[in-house]
Amino acid sequence: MKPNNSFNEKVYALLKKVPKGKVTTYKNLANKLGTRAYRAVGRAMACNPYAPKVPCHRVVSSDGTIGGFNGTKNPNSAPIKRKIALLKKEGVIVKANKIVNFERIVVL
DNA sequence: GCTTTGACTCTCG
DNA sequence: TCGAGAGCCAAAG
Repeated sequence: MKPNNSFNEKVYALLKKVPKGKVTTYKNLANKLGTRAYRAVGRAMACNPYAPKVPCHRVVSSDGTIGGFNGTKNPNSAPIKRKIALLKKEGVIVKANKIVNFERIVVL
């Protein structure tokens, strides 16, 4: 369960590389990891043991949409909405769970 | 060790 | 333009 030395670790590392006020996409992360495990990346976020370290809310789908972590039935993902609000403060405009300014999506 | 699921993406209808 | 289905990879059970 949640191996600290695995694929997900690499995802967290890339996520931490994302500058503040910027967001990234699952596809991008997977591509950087040299894999097509887009879903694996998202799943790693669901199990992310690095809550404050890994800004999962900073990761969006390739279309710029938030995805589903905000609409998840998981109670742990509920307060993430608050993180999105903070993200907006940083310069990332999120409207209706979607990134308005795509310029904020940075490619690692 | 095999089967199921998942915060996704792409293509076809 | 919108909707549904198949595909890929990895981790959890």
